[in-house]
Amino acid sequence: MSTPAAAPAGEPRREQLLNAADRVVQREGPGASMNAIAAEAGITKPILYRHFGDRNGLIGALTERHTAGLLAAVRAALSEPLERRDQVEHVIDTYLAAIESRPQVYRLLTHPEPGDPTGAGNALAPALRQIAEEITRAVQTQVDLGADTPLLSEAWGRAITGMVLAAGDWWLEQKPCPRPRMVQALADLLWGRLAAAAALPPVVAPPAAEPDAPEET
Amino acid sequence: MSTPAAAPAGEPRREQLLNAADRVVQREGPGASMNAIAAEAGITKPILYRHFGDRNGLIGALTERHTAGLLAAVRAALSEPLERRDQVEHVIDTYLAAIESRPQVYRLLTHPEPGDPTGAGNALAPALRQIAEEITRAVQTQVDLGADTPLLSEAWGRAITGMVLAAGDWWLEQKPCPRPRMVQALADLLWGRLAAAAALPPVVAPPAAEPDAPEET
DNA sequence: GCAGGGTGTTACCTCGGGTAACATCGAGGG
DNA sequence: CCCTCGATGTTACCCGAGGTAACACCCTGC
Repeated sequence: MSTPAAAPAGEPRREQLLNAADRVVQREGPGASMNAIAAEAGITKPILYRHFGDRNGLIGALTERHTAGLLAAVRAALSEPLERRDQVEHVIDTYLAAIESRPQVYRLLTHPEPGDPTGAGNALAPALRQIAEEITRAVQTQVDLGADTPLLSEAWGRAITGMVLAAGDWWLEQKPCPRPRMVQALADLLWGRLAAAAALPPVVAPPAAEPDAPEET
Repeated sequence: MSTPAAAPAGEPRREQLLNAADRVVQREGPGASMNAIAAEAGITKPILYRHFGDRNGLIGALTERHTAGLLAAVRAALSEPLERRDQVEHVIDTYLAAIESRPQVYRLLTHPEPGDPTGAGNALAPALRQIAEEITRAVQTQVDLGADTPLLSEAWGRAITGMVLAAGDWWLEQKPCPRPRMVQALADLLWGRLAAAAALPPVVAPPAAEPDAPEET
């Protein structure tokens, strides 16, 4: 139609394919086959490969779409001028809200196919690596950690990301509590509530009259 | 030989196959093919399938072996009568030491093949789920969290596991610091150092005389 | 009218998980 | 002594999924 030369403002066909892929992933989860995606789009495999090169290309493109939204939301949450505790809660809540709204899609973002023996075995998918980097940057610019800043901000970026990932995954599956409470629980952990809580009395020596077989292993 | 009836004290053949699989995984990482493992054992595929059913069975058996050691180490660290901070550091150090000693094997433990659409998309591999459960139990029995205990202990078990997993993976790849320092960094995070640290002054409006192109995105 | 690029197809290759069917060998038991 | 049984082993195959080659179509624009 009006597309005069190269690609003025977006390629609708490619978008259309991504939409189809999106639908399939939403329905079948990651690991959906290329055949399935092609079928959903009403076409056959080679077209997909022409557009995206290989499966990684497709998944990558699909991922990038959603990553953009998630990353933007997290970034926004990270740069809001809130009290630190409120900010942390806001960031966690943003992430949990995202994975709650479209679980399959965010599973795709967060649990990539491992078949990538090139680099190494990153625990964090690209999308999460970017989030970790955002957190790192936020810590660097907002928190005074003295000479430890470079190391701690990087380590903590990964650590916090992994923490929220694992806890979020569990929460998503079990839904043991409403979201705000989960946010509280995680923020509490970061706020040293584990460190500060009182100790329970150690289990006293078992009553002498009950010879429970003590498992050793 | 002396094996009179069924399986007196262990089937050496099966062990042998697992040893071969271990070697291959150690060399090629997870995702090693069944053919490769069979070849390493000097046999062919069907034998592997007779012994282990399918790939999951093999990997599962292989995993269980190493899991036992890691889990026992973590459990031991969790039940030592240390000051809480020392205990947490000890547990983290135990985990990091393990992944450091045989990275490929522990990658196998910690980054399972995802092709498991049955249950759901657990972020944590079985071995790590078990560790998370140990942490949960330890928190439940050692820390007084009042009425929040059931939720917090479970959530924190997953959260801490995920945190150490992600941070450990990064550390293993980058080796940005010696292990004890990494342990410190993670324990500090759990001890609320992020929460307690002073704030850096917010970035003041850029000096008017320097029109640096402000990236918006 | 014809060149060229995007869209589409069928048919094929490769590789990895998984299986069927057949061969072998040593240990008992009639 | 032979024969069965169970474990070990093999070759040869099936299937599904990623990936590719070669060919067909249609529309645009010189």
